[in-house]
Amino acid sequence: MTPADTRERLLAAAERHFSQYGFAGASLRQVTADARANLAAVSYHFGSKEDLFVAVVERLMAPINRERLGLLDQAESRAGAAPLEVEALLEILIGPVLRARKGGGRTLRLFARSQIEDPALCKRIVEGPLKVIKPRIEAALARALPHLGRQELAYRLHFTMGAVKSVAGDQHALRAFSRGLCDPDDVEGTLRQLVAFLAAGMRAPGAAARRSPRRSAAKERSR
Amino acid sequence: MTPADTRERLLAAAERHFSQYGFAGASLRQVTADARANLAAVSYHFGSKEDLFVAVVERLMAPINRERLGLLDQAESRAGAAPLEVEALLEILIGPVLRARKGGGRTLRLFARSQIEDPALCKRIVEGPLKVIKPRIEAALARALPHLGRQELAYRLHFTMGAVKSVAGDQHALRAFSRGLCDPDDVEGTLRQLVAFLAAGMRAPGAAARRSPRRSAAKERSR
DNA sequence: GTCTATAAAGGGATAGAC
DNA sequence: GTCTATCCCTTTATAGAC
Repeated sequence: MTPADTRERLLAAAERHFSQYGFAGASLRQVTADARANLAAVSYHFGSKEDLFVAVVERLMAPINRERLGLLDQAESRAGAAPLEVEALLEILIGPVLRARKGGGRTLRLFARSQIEDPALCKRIVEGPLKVIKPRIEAALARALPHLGRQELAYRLHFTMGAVKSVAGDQHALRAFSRGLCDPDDVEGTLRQLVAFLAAGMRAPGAAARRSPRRSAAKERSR
Repeated sequence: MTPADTRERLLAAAERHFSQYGFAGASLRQVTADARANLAAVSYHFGSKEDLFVAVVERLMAPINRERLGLLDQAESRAGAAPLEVEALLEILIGPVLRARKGGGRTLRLFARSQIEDPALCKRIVEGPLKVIKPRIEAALARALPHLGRQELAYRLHFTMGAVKSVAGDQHALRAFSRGLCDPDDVEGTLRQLVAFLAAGMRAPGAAARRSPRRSAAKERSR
């Protein structure tokens, strides 16, 4: 126990408790007990419960987003001027999350919670860990899917993240809903299923094509 | 104020508070104050906070599931022996939820929360309001998508519900993530986007086809 | 940096009068 | 059915000793 790895132990324990019980449901007493630290250590190291939560999410997302950015840079430089494949982009978006510790369970649960819990908390997450990666992914997807309008792409990206989060909603929800057929611990299998499903959804014709197949894509793209 | 519409007012207030603050985050004191009822009324009418939560979810889901069952019966009797279209099935699955009060926001948020909060709570919901409707939808989808194995269908149905829940995750998440492009209050527009996206995902080739296009579908279906 | 002790507030549940 | 009053527990946060 080096000095002030108390901070690390607090983060690790908070990660467990917040992802399992949510922000309101987790108590600092339990967190500090689990971290073998003192209750007052939270105030000292982080300031408040909310600050601790944000620190946990940031610590969890930082390496994932670094990996995503690296893969994106790599793929784009390999592709040169050509747009990337949708499947490749989805892999880059989803793979690093799912492959994170425990199949990304805690990461995704925490992320899902940060969106559904207090809006203020949500805002801090969106403006923090997501600030840089989201526009990059969005731009790459727009190039890969020129048939989609901006609104349509936004919808589909949102649906995509919803589907991804669903695999970690409850630790046992996927297993229970599928009556044992699906194994959320099978990260690679789940990832293949997700990518196949979402890539097809992304490639679906846009609204313009659905309403009148002959309309030029230019108008739709500007929506 | 007829006698014991206190019960109704409690349910309505609890619906607001639970959907906004979650199970742990909502307090019975605030709920009862909002319902202009006495704190002790919760114990009298429902028993406990958890029982109140379950009652709220049941009250919210019952009419939705009734509508789904009605639409399913209708569609199936019209179709006779033929399987239903995927789009029609998705409309039946999703339409009634989204069209519920406030674009289904509270319903979906509460449903999402029941899955992510305490697993015990989740279990009570899954075994209650979902008991009858889920197998029906699943069976109809299996007929509509004979190219999918049981595992694959289970995955995709799970992803589907994740995408649906995502439109209500945070009241403003969709709007914020899309920087105003998507309007979650535009129920019919959101529904069209969801159905188009999800139907394409559902129709995507199965794993058997992806691995070896010539393999018969029979083996895959039995997975 | 870490601790104890405590402040100050809020939680769910319930007994018992009406 | 509804109310008051209260029990008993837990919460976050902080002051101040070490």
